[in-house]
Amino acid sequence: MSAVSASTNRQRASQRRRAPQIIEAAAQVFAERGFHGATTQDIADVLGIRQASLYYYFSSKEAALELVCLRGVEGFFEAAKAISTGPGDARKRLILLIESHLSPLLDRGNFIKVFLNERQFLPTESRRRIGRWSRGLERIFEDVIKEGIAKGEFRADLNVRLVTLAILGMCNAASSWYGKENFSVATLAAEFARLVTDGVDKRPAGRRPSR
Amino acid sequence: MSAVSASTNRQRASQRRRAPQIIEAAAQVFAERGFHGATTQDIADVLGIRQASLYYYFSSKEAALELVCLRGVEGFFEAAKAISTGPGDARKRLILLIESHLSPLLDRGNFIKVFLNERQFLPTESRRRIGRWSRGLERIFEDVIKEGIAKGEFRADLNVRLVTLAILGMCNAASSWYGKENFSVATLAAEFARLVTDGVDKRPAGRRPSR
DNA sequence: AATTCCATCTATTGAGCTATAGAAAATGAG
DNA sequence: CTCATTTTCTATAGCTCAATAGATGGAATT
Repeated sequence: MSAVSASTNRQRASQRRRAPQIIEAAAQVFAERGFHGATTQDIADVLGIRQASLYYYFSSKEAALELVCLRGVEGFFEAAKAISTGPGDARKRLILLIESHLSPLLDRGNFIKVFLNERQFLPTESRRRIGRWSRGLERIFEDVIKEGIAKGEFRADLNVRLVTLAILGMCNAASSWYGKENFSVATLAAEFARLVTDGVDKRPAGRRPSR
Repeated sequence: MSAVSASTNRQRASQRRRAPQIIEAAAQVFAERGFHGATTQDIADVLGIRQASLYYYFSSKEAALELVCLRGVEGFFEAAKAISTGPGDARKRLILLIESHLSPLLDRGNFIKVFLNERQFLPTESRRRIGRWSRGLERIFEDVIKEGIAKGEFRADLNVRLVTLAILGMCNAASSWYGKENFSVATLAAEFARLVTDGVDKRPAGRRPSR
């Protein structure tokens, strides 16, 4: 390997030292003000450095958005896939899917918020890539719901697509108020899962399917 | 009445002639690109007029956002209030609340989308006003749910606040995909209402409370 | 026909923003 | 302590955009 590429490698490694903080600041600012409402100056202010210094870490504001969105989605698909192909009946797996979809709110709230609200402003190619990713995740939910219907665990008259969109909408909305409301992710996940499986209606005791 | 105020009245009346189209165009553009991503030039292009001509109809871009948001929320509260104080058991009224919350998607989708996603960029005062309005609407849902619990229609272990946020999140999310997905508002409302009351779980026939 | 009013236009100002160039400071290895 | 490399800085170019000022032409009013 030539001296040039050795130097390049070293450079990348050191950039990575502070890079996480930079992206975190970008996530925070994009989450608060939106991509177009945020300025690179705002990001620099959070870090206590000069606006132009940011360009040592990313080549454009759009590139920063891309990095934030990538961390926003990272892991979701893999975790969901593992659950959907894992053990348990469809009902149990749907509950796990909901919990797993909510849990990253805890430590990556800003990234997820930015992904949900600002991904539309990504450059065409990465927007498409993330679109495909997103449809893949929906597909996982749909498949588990279909299986639940086929096995007689879920109502046969469910509209699979609509139920999926309802569940994801419900979960994703949490990113907008989680932190303002006083709920732990665990409480949130438990309540949402129970709502999805059982609904709000009370029904005679001892008549629910065993869990 | 003086000549001056007669003239003022006439002016206002004529402004109103085209004003609805102007606001509609603003709603469309804000919905597509977001408030900060949209330019006044974009709005003018939709209307086929010059950018500066818009300022005959509103005094600033922010003022345009305010007009769009106002039309976005208009009617929601009144309709919900009427339902919550109207006839029927809590269950029936909750279903009506969901339907009523979804139905404006049909003819005011862009306004609602802008209200949901861009209201954070309103000037302080109107943002606060809309915040109070919003909490009022949540309160209506919460009260109906509480009543349902008190009367034994709903599960006693419901977390009222979380269930409210879940329902509203689910409904509001529809604004982002309604139009891309092939569902009528009626189908949507029926499926969402059923999901909220009954959940996805199948349970033995003939054991559900009568409706 | 003259006058007033409405709606839109042209032209422009001034502010704010992204991104680049190149200098300077900090870091760290030998 | 020296030198190479990494990181941050200053300065600014170049662009886009919201908003204002004042002109214009057509419609309505008298």
